Amino acid sequence: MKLSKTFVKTFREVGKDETAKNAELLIRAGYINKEMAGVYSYLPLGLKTLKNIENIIREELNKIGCEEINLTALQNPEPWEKSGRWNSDKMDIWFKTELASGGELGLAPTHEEPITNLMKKYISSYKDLPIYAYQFQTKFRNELRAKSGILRTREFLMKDLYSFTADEETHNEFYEKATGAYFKIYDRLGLGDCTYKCFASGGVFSKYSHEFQTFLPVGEDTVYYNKDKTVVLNEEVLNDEVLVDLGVKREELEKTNAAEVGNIFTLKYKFSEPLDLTFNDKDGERKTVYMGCYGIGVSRVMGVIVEKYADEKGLIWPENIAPFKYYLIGIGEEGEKKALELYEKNPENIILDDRDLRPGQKFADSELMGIPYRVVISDKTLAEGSVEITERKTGESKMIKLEDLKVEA
RNA sequence: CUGGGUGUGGCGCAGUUGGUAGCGCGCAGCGUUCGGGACGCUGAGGCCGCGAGUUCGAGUCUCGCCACUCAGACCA
Repeated sequence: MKLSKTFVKTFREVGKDETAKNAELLIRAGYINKEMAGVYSYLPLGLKTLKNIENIIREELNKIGCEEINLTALQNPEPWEKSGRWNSDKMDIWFKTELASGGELGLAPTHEEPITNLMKKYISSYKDLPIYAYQFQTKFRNELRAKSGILRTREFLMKDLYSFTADEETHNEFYEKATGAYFKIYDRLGLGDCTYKCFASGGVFSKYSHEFQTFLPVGEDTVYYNKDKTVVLNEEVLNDEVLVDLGVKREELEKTNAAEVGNIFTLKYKFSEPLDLTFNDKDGERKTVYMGCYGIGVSRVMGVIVEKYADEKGLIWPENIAPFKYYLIGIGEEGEKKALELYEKNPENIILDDRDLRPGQKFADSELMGIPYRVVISDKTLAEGSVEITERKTGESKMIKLEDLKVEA
């Protein structure tokens, strides 16, 4: 990407209204724009970062046999009426609207009902099972208060996966696989060292669900953990019965703030029963499909990564998800020429700062944008046939020979 | 939803006792600069959140609404 050609700009300041570090930096660096409370647009850099996160999730889910689909945001009330969740008393975050012709419809806050309904058409025999389907979808939730930048918004990107199995055993096996995939995902996203599987409320249909909680001061959740962090539980399930279940004592638990970056849920027959999702088993018996669901808030994860890594100069992206790997600056006539040559070898991986600005501003922007490596080519470095490469994370610089810099993917 | 704060050029802000709307950044032009957000000159850009009211006159006073924001409550 050539900075002279993109419409994106950086800003030196942002209103004092925006107090969340993630939103402040992402706005200043030109990754996102705030449209209204809890509603953010993604600009070229932000979108690219989001897609990188999405791809990591996609790869890991595909590895465990999941299929990607894309359901609709507009919702027919019918299946929701069957599960009882169309009623705003039960689901108070609905955005509901009307068809011009008169009927009601809603903007999906989640997708259990529509996918269960969809599967009725494709599941009729045990031979059709198991099915593991997921999507990346915009969810709409009419939160009373949006806050913490992109950590809690009214419109957000979520990966939601649903499992359909013939029995509990198959489900449990998959549940473990999904857990493993989640840990790999968080590792690759750079959150592996501070993200834990956490016991949470299972709602009315199972004793527990699991959340993946990233320990973080700005996290909205409060979690308790034992010394070696083998047991982590959400404050909402902290009671004597649970402590016995998990084999821990209240005194040995520490407390911390955490951000929920994923959850996995055993749904059992919660949705398949009211929606009548059944199959014929081997023995000819009609049985109800066993279900699970597995979510990751993709845009929230992006915010969590910002919160974890950013410093006073700006964003810092792990290499895996950075929108570009190199931020290239040519100084002086010869430096600019060489920089352009280098850029053309792999524009997909490089931001070329070819704007007519002084070097200081370019350095500052490279840091604000959080690009992992800054490469400077100038008369000075060219005198010895080198470039200067600076790592954003550590701030360390070194000179390397021009021919040793491999910008190809 | 309850309680506080804030709405003024693209962004960040100031605006005294009511009297023709300002600053910084950014933007355009010219010149000097050019390895850490340079400088000089010139210039463009405003329904002062919206609606009523008081007044000869309202960014400023009164009332209502809306939005943003912080804290709380809420958040399978």
